[in-house]
Amino acid sequence: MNFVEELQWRGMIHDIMPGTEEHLNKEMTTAYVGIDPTADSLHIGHLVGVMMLKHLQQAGHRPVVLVGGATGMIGDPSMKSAERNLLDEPTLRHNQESIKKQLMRFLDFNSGEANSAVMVNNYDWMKDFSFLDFIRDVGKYITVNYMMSKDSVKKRLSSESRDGMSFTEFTYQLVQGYDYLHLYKELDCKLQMGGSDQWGNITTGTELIRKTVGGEAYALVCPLITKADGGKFGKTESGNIWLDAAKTTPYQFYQFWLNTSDQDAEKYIKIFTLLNKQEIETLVKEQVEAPHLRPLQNRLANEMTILVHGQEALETSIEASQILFGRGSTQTLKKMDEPTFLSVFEGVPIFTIEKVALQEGVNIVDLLAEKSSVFPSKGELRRTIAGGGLQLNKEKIDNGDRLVGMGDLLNDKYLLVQKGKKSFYLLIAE
RNA sequence: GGGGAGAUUCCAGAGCGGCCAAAUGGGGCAGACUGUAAAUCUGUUGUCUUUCGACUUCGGAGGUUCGAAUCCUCCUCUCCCCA
Repeated sequence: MNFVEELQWRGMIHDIMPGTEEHLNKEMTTAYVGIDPTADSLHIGHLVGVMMLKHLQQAGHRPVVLVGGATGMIGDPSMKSAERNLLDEPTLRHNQESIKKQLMRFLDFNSGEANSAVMVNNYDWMKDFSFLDFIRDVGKYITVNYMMSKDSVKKRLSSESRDGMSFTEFTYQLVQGYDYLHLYKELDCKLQMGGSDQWGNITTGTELIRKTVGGEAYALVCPLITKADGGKFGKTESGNIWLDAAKTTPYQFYQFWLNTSDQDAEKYIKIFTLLNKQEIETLVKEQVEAPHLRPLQNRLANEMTILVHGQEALETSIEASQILFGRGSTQTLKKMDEPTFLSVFEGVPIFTIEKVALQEGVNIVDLLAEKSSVFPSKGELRRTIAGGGLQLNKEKIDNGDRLVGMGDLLNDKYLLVQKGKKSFYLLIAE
């Protein structure tokens, strides 16, 4: 199975330029994906592009990761409906380093082979490019008419858009197009990949290559990852799902994948894991036969957690999940020794309170909304209690007057607060 | 430079000077049902208060008025059209 076929059955091809597959079959091809260094960690939205590069490398081609130091300073109009904040250079450099470390879990940068992965930063060649040089050497080849016909631009110029588009943003596709030209010349890069929203930007690049050096370059984009319910992929109420354990704990990461809806699970497992076609088909069959066991979600969560955080983190996450969602009760919680307890609740938001306050017993509303900030307001807490959504140490609280005292402490130190089904908070009395 | 439209709560978007903490939809949160899924139904969604109620909010600053999201003045910002 070649690279294109591989992506095909995984549902990772949205659009591909004619001739791309032929070229890939003909020779080892260098291809790149751009990543914006807007943060010092990748989030799971980035993984689609990363997985494309992974498959590419496995097929014997050379992956290039382009960190958009320059383009990240501009902001891609197709990404957002509004103008973006600009980043400064030290931040960009720091972010690039962190991102590379994460990418090394996926791509081989030091294989010594011809298809060893490469990372470049377009800031390096854009920073000294003068405005005059740019408009003469690049701008000259592309007409404004062509640029305006791109969807990303049209959308922003239409009257539905609430904001205008700055010249800076308008220029974005030219800068990205020039990146492609630069890599074409320097690294013999003949393929650019990305999300389908990048199609317009990528084709500006191929157009530029054709017009300036008469070269042939290709494009391949994957569909935008969506959720069946129309929500945005990779977001939870607390924001992005990051690869960095400090931003998103392994437990939360694991839970994210486990919570995937049935409709999405098959799609995600194809895109994000390296399981082969047969393995996935088997899992799908199991899912149909025993949907309550959720074989797809379980496998997906396992694979992803191992890939990003390692085996040990996976085991802790599973253990924590079983205690929190399984038949955990006040008794099981009390029986746990402290190290186990702490490892299970690693990553759960922690609040500290004064132990003294508990000696006389304290009203639960005051405890959670005043003595600690588990809840932002008393009103919200009362509503949650009234709706039966609050548990203390796995025991339902149905009265806002409930007094919490020393006897409620687990291991003489902890209180486990649960809001709804999935949100846990840990109180430490000191 | 000229003309027009606009800024309301998480978002979108209503809002005769009092009945406006502000319609409606979306989103969020919670409950029921379930499989930590989806769909559906219910509740809730400024702060404080057990209740009554009190207080702070409608771009900013002033003003008119017994009373302002609503009227007036100035300012800031945004969009559109013409030149």
